[in-house]
Amino acid sequence: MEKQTRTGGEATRLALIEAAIRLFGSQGYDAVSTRQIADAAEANIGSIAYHFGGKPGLRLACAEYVANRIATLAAPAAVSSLPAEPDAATAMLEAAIERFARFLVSSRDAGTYAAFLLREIIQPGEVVDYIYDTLIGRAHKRLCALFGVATGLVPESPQVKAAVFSLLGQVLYFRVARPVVLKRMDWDDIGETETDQLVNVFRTNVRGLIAAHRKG
Amino acid sequence: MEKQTRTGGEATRLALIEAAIRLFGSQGYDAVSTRQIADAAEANIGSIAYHFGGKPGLRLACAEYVANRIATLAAPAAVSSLPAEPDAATAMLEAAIERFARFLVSSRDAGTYAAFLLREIIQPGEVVDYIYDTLIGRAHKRLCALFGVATGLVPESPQVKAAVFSLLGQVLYFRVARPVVLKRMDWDDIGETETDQLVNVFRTNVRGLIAAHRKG
DNA sequence: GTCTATAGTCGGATAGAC
DNA sequence: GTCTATCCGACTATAGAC
Repeated sequence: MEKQTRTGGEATRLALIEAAIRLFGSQGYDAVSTRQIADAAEANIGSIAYHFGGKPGLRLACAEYVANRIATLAAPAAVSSLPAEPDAATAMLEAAIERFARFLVSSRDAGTYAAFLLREIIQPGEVVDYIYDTLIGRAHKRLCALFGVATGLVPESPQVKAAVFSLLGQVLYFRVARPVVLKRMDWDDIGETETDQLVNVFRTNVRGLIAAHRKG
Repeated sequence: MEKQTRTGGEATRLALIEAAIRLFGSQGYDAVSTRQIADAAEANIGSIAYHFGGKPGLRLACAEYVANRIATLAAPAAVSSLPAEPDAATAMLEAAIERFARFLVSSRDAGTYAAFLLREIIQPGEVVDYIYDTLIGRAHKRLCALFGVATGLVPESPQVKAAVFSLLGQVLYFRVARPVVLKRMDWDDIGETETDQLVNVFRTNVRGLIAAHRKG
């Protein structure tokens, strides 16, 4: 892969991917036309065929791009080693959920990426496989390990796996059903204040879940 | 509205709606063609224009149908009055979440309806407004009331609203991200056994959340 | 109410000039 | 690598026979 990030082909390639992620995320793959994408990227229609072979190729390129971006942003979290003490594990889980929540709910880029990923995750496909292998699977496994230490349960047991999905799911909900949440909360937007409120609830939830599942 | 549920127009009308819900839910509104729907309903293409004016009209009719069906199915739950004791409220919350989970995860019809609703909820639109007003808003409010009794918190406070969304969100996750869950759990499907396992986790989660949020 | 034929639109892909 | 012109296919919607 030759590098020429500034000018020429690579620039329009990126512009196309970023425009496509935004449009696919907000309207869905089928609802977006290649012309729309080219316009938004200020590129030519032909360039999509040139760079990606066609619309499906562009979709895959978007998935790779998003997966890499998120992996990069989330990388620091994956490095640290597993603690031995339940309290330490609980604290790390809380912190992880907070990071996830802040990333998902308030970061602007993340909103775009999340919308794109969500659309893909809803139904099976090769994009989902790719994302699962590079992102979700690993992250979930690591959180299960933490949950195992925190509760004394077997990390790879169905119970732990499901509980961890519950923790992630509640956070995701506020992104998926954002319109509904805003309406019910009487919020115009989820800004700093609102995010802090939500994070507090999530943290309490994490502690509650761990306590409820704890062995003995 | 004239009734002739057995034969003629009303029958094909229903067939069209039911086929459309299934297809819209699994593939998305834009990805489905009116021909596909007509074929699946064993009806003629022209009948869509006749009964609903066009594809958008059919979409709205689907939303109304789903909202009414779910409202009917969930009606028994909404009748009972508010308990005074925290323990009773907790038990009712647990039961409500279990009902919701069984409905959402295992019931076949619900799976279809849920998939359709999810697609609509992701992005704002008049369908979402309708569904919020007839379904989600009321149900959420009632659950908040129960949560308030169970914890001693103010039912309409942001904290309670968010906590209740968390409870619902975790359940919804297993529907939204079903492909991911199946992969990670190493399940082929979410049958009776699997649903029971999940319900147990949800029940534990409810108790944990209430305990963690409880005042004093 | 049902069905067919057709008009009109739009989208993806391609070929080829630059 | 970029851009234009164009083809082909698929779709929705409409009009009208039955």
